[in-house]
Amino acid sequence: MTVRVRFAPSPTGYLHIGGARTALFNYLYAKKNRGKFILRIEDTDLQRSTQAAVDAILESMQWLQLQYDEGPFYQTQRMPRYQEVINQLLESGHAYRCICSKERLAQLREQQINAKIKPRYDGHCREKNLTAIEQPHVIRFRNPLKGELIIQDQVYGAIHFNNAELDDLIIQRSDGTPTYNFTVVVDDWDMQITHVIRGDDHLNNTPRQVNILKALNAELPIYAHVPMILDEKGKKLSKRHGAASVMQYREQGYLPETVLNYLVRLGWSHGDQEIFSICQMIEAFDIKQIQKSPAAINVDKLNWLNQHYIQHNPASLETEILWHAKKNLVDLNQGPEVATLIQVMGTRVNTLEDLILKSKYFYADEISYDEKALAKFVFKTDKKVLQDLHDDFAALSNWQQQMIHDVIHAVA
RNA sequence: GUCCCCAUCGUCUAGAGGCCUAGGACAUCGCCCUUUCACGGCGGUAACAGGGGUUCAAAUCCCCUUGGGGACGCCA
Repeated sequence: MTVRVRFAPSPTGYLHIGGARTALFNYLYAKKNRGKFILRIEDTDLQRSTQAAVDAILESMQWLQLQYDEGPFYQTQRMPRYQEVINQLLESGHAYRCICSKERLAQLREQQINAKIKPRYDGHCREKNLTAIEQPHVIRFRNPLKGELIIQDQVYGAIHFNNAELDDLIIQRSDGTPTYNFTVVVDDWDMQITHVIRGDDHLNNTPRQVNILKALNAELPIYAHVPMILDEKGKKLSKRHGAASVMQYREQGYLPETVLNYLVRLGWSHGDQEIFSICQMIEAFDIKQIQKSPAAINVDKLNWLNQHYIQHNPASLETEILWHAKKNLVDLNQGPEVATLIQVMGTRVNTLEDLILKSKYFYADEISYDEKALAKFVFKTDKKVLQDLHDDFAALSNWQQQMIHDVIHAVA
């Protein structure tokens, strides 16, 4: 059986670093097993999904070179299929219509929270057997009331859930659109996904999805939930975090090779190896080696890795340098060649943004000073030294490396 | 609150009952190299959350405690 995995982001914002890692793990697993990597856009939330977000996700994946074999598939284009499956579930008795008002639900919820029990639907309409009705209603999945469910997770091992803990989730809203937990199931089933590798925030959704899959007589995929990524302080990555989005890393001057290498080592390892080319990652990747606990981002290590890659000539280096030069209005044709620039500055910077900013004067005659800094740090004696240096340089007939060095040495 | 999950240096991690005096990497500290800034080389500090078991032997298996995270929507 061919391995088929998917990355299924919802387009409600940029691709964040945790999502990128999930995509990477899926990609690596597919490549390792000569399988297919599928991209699916989960855009059933019409209110929050935007085309701009889709574009941002695609752009990030492109930058990271995580090519997908199939897709992107959009859930909004599969509505007839969802409707079909819902009808099927309704007919087989695995789903039912519910006319509970949002008010009643809110009230119920409040009562349950006050009573310190888990908020969930009480099954008010479960046995009403409502047939085709005109009044507004949702459709709920009839979850088994009893029994235990064991998920054999590839990273966490066996996880036990009690059906009694689960409630009858809504699979179709009153406006007729299907909900996430349902569309995921139908899509994974239709797309013949063999392995579901996703963030562990979905761990608790898994038993619900498995129950729906069972009601459909569908074959279950193998699940692997990967722990989330935390910020430097060990807290959840927030939108406000400096570099939650993949493209922010580009802005800051990191190479895609760096980001990929950094991400793969976050929550996964292969002995003592730190540096991985994409080929080596594919070769070495193993879901079973994924860590169970969440990992905190460490910018120092990211910087170290980036410097390593800057000095080791990865495929993207030239492109990225040009990108940062353009962004900072530096014309690389007006000075040393890029190879020379890397040679000279590569060991002195951690990011490409820094590289360009610190190399501006190689490419422009205009040199500007920060007057305040000048006044603060350059004293009269310094000025004399600089003046001497200037005079000796001016007197230099042979403008060559060794001569220049000698002048500096002499003045110093 | 209820359910699910997790727990090795500051951080990422190695560790599949004896190879552990707990290894590597980043960071940090010291020395060397260098009349700058770096790179590089060598060395140091630094961890099995706590308590009970099981076993001849536990970082590793079991239980409890503590701490952390996730889920509990007509969001995904």
